[in-house]
Amino acid sequence: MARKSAEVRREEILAATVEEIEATGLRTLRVADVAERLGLSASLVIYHFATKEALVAAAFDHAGRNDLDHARNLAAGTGSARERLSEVIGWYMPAGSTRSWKIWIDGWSAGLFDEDLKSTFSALDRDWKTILADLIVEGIGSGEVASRGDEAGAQSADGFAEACATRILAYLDGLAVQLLFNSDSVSQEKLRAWVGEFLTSELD
Amino acid sequence: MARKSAEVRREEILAATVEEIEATGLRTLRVADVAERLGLSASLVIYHFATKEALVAAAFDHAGRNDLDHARNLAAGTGSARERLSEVIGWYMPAGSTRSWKIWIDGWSAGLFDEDLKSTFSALDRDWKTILADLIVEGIGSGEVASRGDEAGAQSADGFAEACATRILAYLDGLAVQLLFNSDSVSQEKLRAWVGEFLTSELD
DNA sequence: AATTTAACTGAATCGCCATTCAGTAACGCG
DNA sequence: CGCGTTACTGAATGGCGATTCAGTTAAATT
Repeated sequence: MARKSAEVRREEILAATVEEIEATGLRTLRVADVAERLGLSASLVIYHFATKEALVAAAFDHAGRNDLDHARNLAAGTGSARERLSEVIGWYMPAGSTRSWKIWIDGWSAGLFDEDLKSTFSALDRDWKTILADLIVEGIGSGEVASRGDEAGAQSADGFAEACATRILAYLDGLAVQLLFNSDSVSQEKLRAWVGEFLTSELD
Repeated sequence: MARKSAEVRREEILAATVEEIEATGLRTLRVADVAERLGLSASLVIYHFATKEALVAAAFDHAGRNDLDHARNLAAGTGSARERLSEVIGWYMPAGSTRSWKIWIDGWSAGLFDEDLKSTFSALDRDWKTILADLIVEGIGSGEVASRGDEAGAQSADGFAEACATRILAYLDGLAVQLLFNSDSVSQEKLRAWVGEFLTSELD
């Protein structure tokens, strides 16, 4: 039974945990299932993470950081600020990405009554906003994006970009929920078109 | 120990269940807590609902129907279609309403892996869309609302209204999530203003 | 090679909580 | 008033699943 260093094993377990949550939900998550997914004993999972609660918290953080890293790569790529913005948003979008939406909805619900998880999600959300807002500011600088300076409470381009990022993420989150519960009324193409229109009305 | 008819008691229990979910979340819901809230025995709750699962399903349906009834009243009120639309949306909005958002996020997460709950939520969502879409169609008829007929896949006013309702609800859902996790970046006034702008760009 | 360290396991333990059950008493109805 | 129905209870039961623990063995260290 090939032994691994704690660090490597922890990563494996976190990945397996995320997969398990993705597959069957937080509600029915058992540490024995996570272990079985890797052919390990449940005790080992607890050996590495002390409690199930800590495991779950670490797993969400892990998944969130991974997604953010990917997004940061896209944001640092070549192309105009507006193009990179579209790419990042395309990655966040609830369509055609490997980014899994189920776990986040599950996570939100757990975060409602768990302060630790809640702050994890707040932090992830802030990071997403920062990525978007930076690109928007860059776009304003290069003239690709028209800052609607008339907005109440947004004196600066930074303020506008931040608010704009918040609205975009909110819309994407909401569309994800629609997609999960009413895939009848929201096809992937419609979704893509709607997001495009929303971005136009926000940025152009 | 004042007895009540099954119907009355069931209503009480459903209300208490909703309150309990609202207060501490689905994850930690115990039937004993619901019972205690009413000064009853846990057995009685099971007597009336057979299983905890059935209780939860009934409670979500109950809460959803209540909200919808209220919304239908607003939609049937006096005033222009556009005004009534605003009222209905104001009621759905995650700000200042008694409508509780926490339970819906909890519900979404449970619905992800429970087909019964999922269809309950789909049905509720469809009803909300119908209310909004009807008002939009009415508004188009009276000229208060400008139908963007250029939309792909929306040949008729009905198609436009339906899609429009979907987008509005998505945006509201997403803003609710933002409000719950980042109340720093989303005040109630901002939220109200943003929704107003969104409606303008969708309808005017 | 011997010894220490650290990953790892299987078999208990242990608490929690939905559900069951056998019985009690309030209400309606003749 | 008696009698059946039905709301209601408290004390078991039973299963599930996280966590513990005493030990086992693979790697690292010397």
